[in-house]
Amino acid sequence: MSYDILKQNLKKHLDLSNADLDLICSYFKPAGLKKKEFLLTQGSICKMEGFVLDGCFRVFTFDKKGNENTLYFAAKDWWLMDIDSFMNQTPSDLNIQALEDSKVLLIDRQDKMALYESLPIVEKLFRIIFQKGLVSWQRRLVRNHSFTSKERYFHFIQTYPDISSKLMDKQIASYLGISHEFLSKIKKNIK
Amino acid sequence: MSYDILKQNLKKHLDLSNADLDLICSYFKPAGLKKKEFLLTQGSICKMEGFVLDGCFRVFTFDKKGNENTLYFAAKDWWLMDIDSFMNQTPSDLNIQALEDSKVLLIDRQDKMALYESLPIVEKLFRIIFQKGLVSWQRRLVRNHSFTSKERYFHFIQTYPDISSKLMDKQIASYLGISHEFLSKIKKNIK
DNA sequence: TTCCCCAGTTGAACTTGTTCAACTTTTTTG
DNA sequence: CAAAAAAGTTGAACAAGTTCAACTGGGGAA
Repeated sequence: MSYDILKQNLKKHLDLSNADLDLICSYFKPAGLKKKEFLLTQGSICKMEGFVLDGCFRVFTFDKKGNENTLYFAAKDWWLMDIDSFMNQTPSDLNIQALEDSKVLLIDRQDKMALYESLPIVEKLFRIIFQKGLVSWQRRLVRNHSFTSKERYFHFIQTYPDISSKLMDKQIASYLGISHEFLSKIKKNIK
Repeated sequence: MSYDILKQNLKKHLDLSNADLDLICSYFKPAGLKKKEFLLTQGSICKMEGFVLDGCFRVFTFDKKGNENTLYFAAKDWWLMDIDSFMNQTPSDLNIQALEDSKVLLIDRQDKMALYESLPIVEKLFRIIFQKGLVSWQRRLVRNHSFTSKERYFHFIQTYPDISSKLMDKQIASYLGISHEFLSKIKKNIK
């Protein structure tokens, strides 16, 4: 059953009863995306929050200079969202694109709100999820400041071997915040 | 009454009754810190989560190379915490130091947990606070990747004129992720 | 299968930012 | 107030990273 991955994910954060897990899952609808298809494009309003069952996504933004900037990748067992656009129904700064044929569970804003209302423990659940997320964004910023590009590259491929093996160097470079040419030179330097 | 600043802050995030606000406030204890005093030092366990009433703090970490890395500054109306160390009672990576004589409201872990228990709406409140926090950390990362140092400097002093005017250039540089010599050159270049 | 496109590589010139050291200015403290 | 310490400035040499352009090679689509 595909909801098991979601249930396992939720249980990592908080001890939930089976009844609660079932109720939470009932709000999420399965969907499939083809390679290169977008779940969200910059400028539009984020309708859906997602959880990845299979495949891989890239969350990125185009800055003023037209450069792509990758915020994160989301493979199996990762959450996928533009919190800001989803919660406030404002135009999104982000693009979310499938890097391969993928399966997700989606919940729209109305259902997310209904879920918060109907099951207060979900507030705690997402309080914890966002709390952990915040910590990892803080850590990433510190790494960006204190590590060299080479160190960041190794940290990334060692921390996420499963994800990084699916990615093109161009995409990894845009995650690390360096040009793909320079990443190529980093890799050459190693050998 | 000093709790008013906290109440105003909480109301920005969520519409709370006066009774709820009073109950929340009752868990927070006022404290004062002298300039240069530490609320938390790297390696120790974070006992307290704080809300700044007056003064200014710097949250920073020493990396492996011994360089200081500033995560953020917290002046009046800002939250002050090492979420990771506070929640998991693990040794902290962060230092929190008063940059001037300051006043804060503090809550310890036991009371925070008790507050979550006794008033479920506090879960929603911090779900929203952390959610917003996460968004601003994401945005900061994108700025770090897409802005030049000069642009980041201007963004910072324009976004936080009140805070940046209190800071030494050395501290601003460590927030921006550049050397203080280079910041000096950026400023020279402007004139 | 062929063609073409796109990812990746490489080099050269350039820009951005660092490091170190010397110096000036401001702040702290005895 | 004087001395010392810390903050800021500047220059020169260096390292890190970008940009542009040319080339290589592999995978997907017709």
